[in-house]
Amino acid sequence: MSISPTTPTATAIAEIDLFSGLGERERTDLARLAVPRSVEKGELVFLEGDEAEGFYAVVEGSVRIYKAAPSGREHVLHVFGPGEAFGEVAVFEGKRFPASAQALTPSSVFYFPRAGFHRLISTDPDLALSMLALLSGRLRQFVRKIEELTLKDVPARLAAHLLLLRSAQNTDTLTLDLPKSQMALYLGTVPETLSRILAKLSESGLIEVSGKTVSILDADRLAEVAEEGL
Amino acid sequence: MSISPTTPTATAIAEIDLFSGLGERERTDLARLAVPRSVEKGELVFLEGDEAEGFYAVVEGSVRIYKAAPSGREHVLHVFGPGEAFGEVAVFEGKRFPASAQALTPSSVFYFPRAGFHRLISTDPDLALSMLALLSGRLRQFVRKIEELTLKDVPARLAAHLLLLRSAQNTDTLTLDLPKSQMALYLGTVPETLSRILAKLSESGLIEVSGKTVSILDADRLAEVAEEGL
DNA sequence: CGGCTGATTGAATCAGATCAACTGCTGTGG
DNA sequence: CCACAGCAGTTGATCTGATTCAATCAGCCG
Repeated sequence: MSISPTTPTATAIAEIDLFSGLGERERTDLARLAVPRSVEKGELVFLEGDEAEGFYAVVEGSVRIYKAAPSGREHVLHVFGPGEAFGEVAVFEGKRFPASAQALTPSSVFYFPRAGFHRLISTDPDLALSMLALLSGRLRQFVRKIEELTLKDVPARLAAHLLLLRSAQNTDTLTLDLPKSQMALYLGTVPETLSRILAKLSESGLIEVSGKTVSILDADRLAEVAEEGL
Repeated sequence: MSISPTTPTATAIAEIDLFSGLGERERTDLARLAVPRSVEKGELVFLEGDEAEGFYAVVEGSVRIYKAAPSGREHVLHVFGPGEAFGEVAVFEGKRFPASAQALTPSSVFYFPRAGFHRLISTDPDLALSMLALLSGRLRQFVRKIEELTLKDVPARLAAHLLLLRSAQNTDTLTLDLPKSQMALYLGTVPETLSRILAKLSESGLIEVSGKTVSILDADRLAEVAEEGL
């Protein structure tokens, strides 16, 4: 990971969702703190168990957060794109990263060192509130994820995910940002199973798959699958 | 749920982990805010989807947080005992509860209304920091839980859980605080499976089970099971 | 002594993982 | 420009951990 020549500006900071609500002064402070870095595709940003000296935010590209089992299997916890922060739990825990982070594409990120950020936050209730909102949102996501993983079968998880993409991309013709193999890991399964279920949903006329494009043909029935499984 | 006659005191507030690090003044403010309630065994504190007007802390007894699937299956996300706060995400999200809460035993709790607490926190960086630490810890727990649920089989999850109880209770002769059926839900499985695996671990001489008491006979091999499954 | 609730055991079944083979596709170098 | 390496995705056959259904059992309490 190399230090990029660009100097972070208050404007760049505003692009980070977490900080977009803050005032000019705070953003300037943060810009002074932020260290820009660029990472190649496949490069590790940090590894599970690494001492957490600070957290990151994606400026460009995408980064996946994943856990690896001794067996070699992996589970993708998150995929973060531009504007999203990751590794922030480290700042308050002062412990080690509980998962690993790896760039999926050539990316650039900001790094916020623990000590400096902690100093800012301990004097600025607005910034603290903003972090609280972030963590709360993450917590909520995890609750939903645990629910899905334990209470629902793979077709339901896939259907739910497709519907989520639909509302995010605001169209019935989805473009998968992630390779299918990564998507399988995210859904807590393996590529073979994902492939079969995509095929099954196609046969049933709920969706149409063509490479990285998935068209939702019958959103209602897809919603049923997401609820009750298939 | 009935209003208990006791008036919350700053001392009672100090018993809540989340607030134990705070100063006298903050605790007095919180005491003024807190509404004591008592709940019977089996009574619902709140239901998934309820408007979240505030959060709770357990004073006495225990409360489980769980998600229910349309199929009727449930998954226990947490069990909270005295001193622990729950439902706090609601305070920052201002949305609905993502899961339900039910008393496992006759319990008493404090209720902290959203508006008042939000006011306190937005002016007090220490309190905010304390909340940040809480949420970070929760997040970390969830990451571990997701890892276990997706990457490990039931024996591994059970073994990990027993080892966790061991370090919490600081003895090799564990007392299960939860009925086995609830423990099964917490481990993301069903009572039958839990029963079988406990039996298997007993046969192999790793543990000894007798009612609500589980003795760990071979912690090393149990740790292996937790890592690699069986 | 019933009768309820939790726990256990057995048998059948199934969703999903694994293993293995095969099909593209894409880029690279001779 | 073609060949071939390499990787993502698909498909088929098989295996197995875990759930489900059902019956039985153990405690505990009124």
